Amino acid sequence: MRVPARIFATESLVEAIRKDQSVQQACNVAHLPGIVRASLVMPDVHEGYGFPIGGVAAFDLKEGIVSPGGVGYDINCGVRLICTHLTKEDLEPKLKQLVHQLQRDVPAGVGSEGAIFTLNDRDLDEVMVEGARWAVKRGFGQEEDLAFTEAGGALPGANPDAVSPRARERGAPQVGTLGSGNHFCEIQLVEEVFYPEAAEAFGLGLGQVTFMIHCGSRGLGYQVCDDFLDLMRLGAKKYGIDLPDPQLVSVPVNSPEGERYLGAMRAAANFAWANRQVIMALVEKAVARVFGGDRRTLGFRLVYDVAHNIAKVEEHLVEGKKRKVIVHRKGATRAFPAGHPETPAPYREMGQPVLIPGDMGRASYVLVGTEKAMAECWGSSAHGAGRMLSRTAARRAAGRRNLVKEMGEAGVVVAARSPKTLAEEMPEAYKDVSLVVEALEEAGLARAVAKLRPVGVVKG
DNA sequence: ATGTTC
Repeated sequence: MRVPARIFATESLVEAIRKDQSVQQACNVAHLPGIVRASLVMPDVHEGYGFPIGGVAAFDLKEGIVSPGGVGYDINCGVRLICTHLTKEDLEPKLKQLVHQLQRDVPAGVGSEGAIFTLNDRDLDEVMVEGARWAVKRGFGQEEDLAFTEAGGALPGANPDAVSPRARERGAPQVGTLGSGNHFCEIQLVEEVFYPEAAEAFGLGLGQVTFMIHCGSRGLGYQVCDDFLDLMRLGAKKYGIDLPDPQLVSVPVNSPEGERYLGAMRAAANFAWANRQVIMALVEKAVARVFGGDRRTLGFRLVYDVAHNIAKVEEHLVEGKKRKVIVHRKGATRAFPAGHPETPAPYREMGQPVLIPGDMGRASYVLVGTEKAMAECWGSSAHGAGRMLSRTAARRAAGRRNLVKEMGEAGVVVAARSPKTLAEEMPEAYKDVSLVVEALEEAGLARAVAKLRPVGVVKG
């Protein structure tokens, strides 16, 4: 190992972490050329393709590498949180109607398409360069949303020409679709506030209704990852990179292959931001249809949108000196502290919102980034609850249970297209997200702002 | 996560 692997977790979580290969994977990452400081592991870590999910690793721009496995298959999988002025009392009589309206308006499921229209090549190029701004230009949401989206909803340096025809073909009909697996659109209530000043700045008050969207770059990002894993299998050999695990395929970040991957990854990331921007507009339409009024009267506003599968060139302080590195966050959320120029102006005194979705039965959390996260983890934090059961184990454990009925009795209205997906995503399949939040706070990597309780869920 | 194995 060139650097240590560093695990941030509490004792109860370490027990879960030891059950899979995630620690070994974090150690493998520490072997890669140009890794700076440490291979970092967040408390919600679990096993992934090569790199663990819940891992953060930064590499030198000259001697370092870039690796598709360090970003993940779902490029710019991320979370978008929307607040409203609606209250628990407003919601109660209309909850079922709203869930069904959302299910009608937001396409979900494997291979889902048709939210807007199948994009032609020119439009798709624009989506991949402009990201969320493309959607706003086409009438999906407002200019103001962009300021509350990480990176303004588009990374510069996207190269649509590096995205294969097959990836384009898969992405063209999928802008504005949720997908499947752990992706969702939830109706939530602000159940607890831990840090009132930050909650107020973010627009989150007790009993308020929020909407959370969790999804990524759909088939387009998947195909980009797959294409470059293939291409880099040759590249790793060509550049003589020693890999402790073949799944860590990497090339020098400054090689033609590295540049090309980054161009394609940024294009896919921008596609994902456009996707979440369109979905937000579909949610807005559904909410307005059920409650009447418009964005302004509903207080419908973007709190924040974060990526949790991405690689970014960032400037950080290393041994007292400013240095640019390429930070791979795979199942890890950016968590910049107060005062950082990339934090939206209205939040600057608090820090960047960190959105951590939990399972559909328990809770999701809003936290805020800290100086310690910046100093020790490249401004990063955890991204979710972390699986406890594999998809197969979860399906087996669910057996013939009627999860829609069970969730309903527990106060959560669920509309899922696939019972199989629902079984894989049942609450028991996940660790308690509260334990992850507790570990983050104890480690000082984020500060809890508010707890959100799901009351309506739309899934693929 | 993924037109869930071109």
